[in-house]
Amino acid sequence: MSLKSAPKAKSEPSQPETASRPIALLQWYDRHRRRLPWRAAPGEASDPYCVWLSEIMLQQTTVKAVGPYFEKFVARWPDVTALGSASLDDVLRMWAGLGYYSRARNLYACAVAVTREHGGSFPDTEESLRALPGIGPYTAAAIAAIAFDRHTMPVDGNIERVVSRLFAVEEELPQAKSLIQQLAATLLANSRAGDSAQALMDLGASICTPKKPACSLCPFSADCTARALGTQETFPRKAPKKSGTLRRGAAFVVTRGGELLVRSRPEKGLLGGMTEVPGSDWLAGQEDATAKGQAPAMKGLSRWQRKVGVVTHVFTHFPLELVVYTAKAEARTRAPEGMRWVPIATLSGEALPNVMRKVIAHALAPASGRSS
DNA sequence: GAAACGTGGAA
DNA sequence: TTTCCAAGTTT
Repeated sequence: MSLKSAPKAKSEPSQPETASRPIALLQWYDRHRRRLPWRAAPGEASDPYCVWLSEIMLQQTTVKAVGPYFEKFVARWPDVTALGSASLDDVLRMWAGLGYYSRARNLYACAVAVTREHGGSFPDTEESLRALPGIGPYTAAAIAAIAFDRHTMPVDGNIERVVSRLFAVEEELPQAKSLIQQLAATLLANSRAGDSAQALMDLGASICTPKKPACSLCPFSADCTARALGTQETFPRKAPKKSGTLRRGAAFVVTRGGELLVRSRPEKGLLGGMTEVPGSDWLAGQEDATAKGQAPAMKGLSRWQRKVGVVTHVFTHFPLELVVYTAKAEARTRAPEGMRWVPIATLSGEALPNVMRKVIAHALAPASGRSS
């Protein structure tokens, strides 16, 4: 640790000691840091692979959701080279359920690039990291700071919140990003850049929360402009986001004994490359009849049974409502072009996004009602 | 710069 | 129930 000796505390007026913020932050961190599966123990060196893998998984995703996925990945692929030698399908299957599936493709592409172009070791500068797939400005800075102790401050949603409150930044996001970046950099200690960043993230996650921040426990409590104003919860400023129009569609669940008819979605776009049951387009204002018209044309099929109720799912940019039709296929019925049969028993290992798991659960459940 | 891109949990 | 959001990146 390179903490300076405590500032002479004598009869200083209680003016914030700006220069000591990074020190106060690290002191708080040393007492209150979270234990996380991907985090090195105090004094231990970080594993760049673990740092990278966790950072990718944590993009727009909660610590709680990431935990099991991180453990699964590390157990199966202990290092970048192992991951780079896997198949994309295996990676997508392991990622299924975590969301934002382009991350899984980029994760794999990045592992391949590190393996083949960097000899299996992550590059250690922000710029070279930034050039890798799936690594943007935040993640490049985070890896550089946490794994390689580079003097840089990554700015994520937590840090935006802490900093915008500490300095009462009135400008709205995302326009305020540049200003917040500059202000956040003033909180970097001369050494321990990675700890400075993680300290700010922990502070944002556990103390300086979006709602009801625990200001009394904050190392910056006496120093925080928003807190002094009593306006903590109003930061960061941002424009309200719009919800998106409801889209409707139909899903077709065809079984052949203990097997289910599935196909893969196009590699680009929503749920790219993931497995799905055949279905109609998902369109705003679409009628059920229109959607049903897009059922797969197959011989040897029973009548379509419309399941009572609908499956609803909410994506980031639109809500979706799916009606579900089921049908049974005779033994040895061929799967239509581009589709395949998979055993229902092995569905848990498929690259099925959660919306499709809902559809299948709804279709296979005894007649009842809705599903959410 | 705006829009696309998943999911589940908390208030 | 509804709204907001969680360690952002890509196009």
